[in-house]
Amino acid sequence: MATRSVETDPAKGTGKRERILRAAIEVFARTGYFNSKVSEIAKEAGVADGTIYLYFLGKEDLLISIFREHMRAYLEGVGQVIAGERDPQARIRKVIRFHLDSIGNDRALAIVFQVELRQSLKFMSLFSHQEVADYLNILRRTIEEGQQAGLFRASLQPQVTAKAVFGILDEMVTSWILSEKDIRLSDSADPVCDFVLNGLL
Amino acid sequence: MATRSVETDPAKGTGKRERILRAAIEVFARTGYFNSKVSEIAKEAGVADGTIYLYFLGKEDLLISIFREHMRAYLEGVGQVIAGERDPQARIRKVIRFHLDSIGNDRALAIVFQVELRQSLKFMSLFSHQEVADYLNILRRTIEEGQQAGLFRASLQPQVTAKAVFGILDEMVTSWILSEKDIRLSDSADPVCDFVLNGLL
Amino acid sequence: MATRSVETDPAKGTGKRERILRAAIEVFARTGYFNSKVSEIAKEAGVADGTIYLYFLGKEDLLISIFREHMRAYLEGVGQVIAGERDPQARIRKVIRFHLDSIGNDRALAIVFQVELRQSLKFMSLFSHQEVADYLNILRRTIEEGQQAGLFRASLQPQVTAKAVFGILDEMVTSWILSEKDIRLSDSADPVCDFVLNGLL
Amino acid sequence: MATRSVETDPAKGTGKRERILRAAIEVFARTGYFNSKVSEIAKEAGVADGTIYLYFLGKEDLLISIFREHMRAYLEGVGQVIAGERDPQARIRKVIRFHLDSIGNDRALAIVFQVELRQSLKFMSLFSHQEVADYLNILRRTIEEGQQAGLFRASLQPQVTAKAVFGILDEMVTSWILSEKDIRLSDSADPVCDFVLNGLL
DNA sequence: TATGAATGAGTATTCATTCAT
DNA sequence: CATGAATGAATACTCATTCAT
Repeated sequence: MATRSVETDPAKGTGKRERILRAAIEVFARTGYFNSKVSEIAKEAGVADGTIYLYFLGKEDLLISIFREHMRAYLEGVGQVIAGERDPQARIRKVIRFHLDSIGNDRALAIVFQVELRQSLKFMSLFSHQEVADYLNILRRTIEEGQQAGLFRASLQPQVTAKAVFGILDEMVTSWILSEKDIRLSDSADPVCDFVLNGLL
Repeated sequence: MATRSVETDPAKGTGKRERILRAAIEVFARTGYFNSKVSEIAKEAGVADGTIYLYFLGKEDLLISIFREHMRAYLEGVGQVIAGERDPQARIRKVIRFHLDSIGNDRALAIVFQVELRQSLKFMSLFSHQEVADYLNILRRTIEEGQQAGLFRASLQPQVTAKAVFGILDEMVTSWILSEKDIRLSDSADPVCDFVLNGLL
Repeated sequence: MATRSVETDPAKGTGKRERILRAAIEVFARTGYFNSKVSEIAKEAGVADGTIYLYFLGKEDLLISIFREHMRAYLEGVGQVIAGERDPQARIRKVIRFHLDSIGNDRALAIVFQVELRQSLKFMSLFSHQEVADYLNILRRTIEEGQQAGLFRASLQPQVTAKAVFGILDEMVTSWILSEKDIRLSDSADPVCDFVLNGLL
Repeated sequence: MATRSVETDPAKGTGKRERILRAAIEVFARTGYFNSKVSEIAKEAGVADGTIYLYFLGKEDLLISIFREHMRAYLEGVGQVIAGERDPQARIRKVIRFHLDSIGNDRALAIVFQVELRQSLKFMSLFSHQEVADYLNILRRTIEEGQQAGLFRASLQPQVTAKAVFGILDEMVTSWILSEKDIRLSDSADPVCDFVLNGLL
């Protein structure tokens, strides 16, 4: 958010790379990756078509760059959340809230993450191998720590449970994107926390 | 011409329609929807390119038909599972197991459902409006019945919780598709049931 | 010539391949290979752009096909000329005349052979490796036979001499293409024969 | 600004012009004219892309300049050879040797002359109108002088014969370029002279 | 003179769909 | 019903050239 508002003043300087990336997010979200035209992205960014190729390898590289750069920022944010909270239960709550708060702020970016990045097994694999795996590991370790502290049930399989939590959050985001109503994604944070911690029973 | 009225009864035919649909599943799963060629599907089905257009409106209609027809069969299956079990907790367990069993049997179909059908907001919306909504309603009503029976916690929001359960299952399937190991999807049924029913605590 | 006049009646049938090839010759000769647009060739051939790709692999394949097919026909013609004449001196005269007669009949094709096919070392190599080598071999063997018969000077190096004869003919063709006057290429046959047989002295 | 008038004298400079021209020869020979990138030439010359446009009008002007400047130097060389030898037969021998010696010394330049300059009728015409015509005139006059001196056969048509000699030399160069063996072009001088003077008989 | 970031015109090729047979 | 030859719209990317420093 902070960096975007700075970018809003494109008076002179460069920031061309960022403008292109933001334009790609908007166009991908609006039209879908396959239906998006590079020239449309260029127009939205206010640069010539060829300029995009000075900063990126091509259309696919735009999508990958969006993923990588926002995912890195997101992981850093999660890291800070974790660092500031040692209680496992509170950690889980804060990660859930951070997840829904972050994504709920940028609908176009959320669409790119939830829809466009899942176009093909190729992207899906990219999606899950490094960065998502890191995220799952954070969840898994938090669960393990909770178990070691005797707070979480010992019978839980940490890896499966971490995926389950991620799946819940992912579905909340998808559902929010598809709902046409003007609701806030973060509104689902409390019921999700309740369910994650206590289950149905 | 003369034979047309006889053939107009599509009850059985040569099974060409089914062969085309199956071929589409395989090719979409193998190559991805956008990269799949209609001619490739025709070759795999053993028919001429043009023949596909006698049974379907086009490439997109193939994808939609795959979704609709398998989803309908799936919903019927879930209906039978539900019908045979009145205890809410057992129902949840059986639905979870049925979900993972069904999808775990057909990897190509699973890929089409998890990856190819999420290509665009258009498909996603289609995906969620009718059939998935039906599925979520089944889950939601089961949760509500459990609450009314005093078995499930009253503080749960049934709609959010139903989505959460769906999200968990969806993530298990996605994770299974992306894992290259030869594991069975249904192996995750027990830990998922445990987590859904009891939560972390 | 004969086959072309048949093609002139494109009433129905196919002959689409030949029409495309002829159109390519005309367009390549007119505009140059690199500046020629595939769509221009399609228009000249009276087919859709895509149709060209049903018969050829692409633009480059058009050029190669023109070369191969006309060169094969030409080599067969030379073979018949050779077969009908056993006297080495007369053979040389007849080959020279055949070369200049054949090429002098089709200016556009001549341009493709003399100019467009020499665009790059790649084409040049293709040009010289198989078919042109065959042609040079015919000349070389004729020279050797003339030497064995005691008719041609024994001190000549057959390979170099064959190339020299080819070079003379090639230059006559190039010069004819570049001359804007309306002269006949075959007019140079007699002086060339005289020079080839007797030299300057 | 102040230095510009001083620099306007292009007499010497930093030799940048020559470096660019040499780089163009190497790159054109390596990659072919159409596939060569101006930026590649700039890199090879050690200058910025834009600098090339301070010395030349564009890519095409580079090719034309290469041709003109080397052709001029070559014609001066032939002029000296001619001037130093009054016997027509010896002149022919010396011109042939000079041609093959000069070109045999610079393979990259030879490729540009034999291949790249024959890309289009436009270049071909340029090629033949002024400078090549001068060269052919030198050959033709030498032949005519030989005829007037009673040394060369009177029945030869000087113009055609001059082209024939040029064609022989041109083919030797082309053949040398295409041969991958490490032979010297000047080795063909003696057999060529023999053939040119005496013919086949 | 020199730079090199930015421009934007230009095009081969693919492939979903049609329709004459 | 079935075929498959023909269609033609649609688009990412390259690179010669420019011009503000």
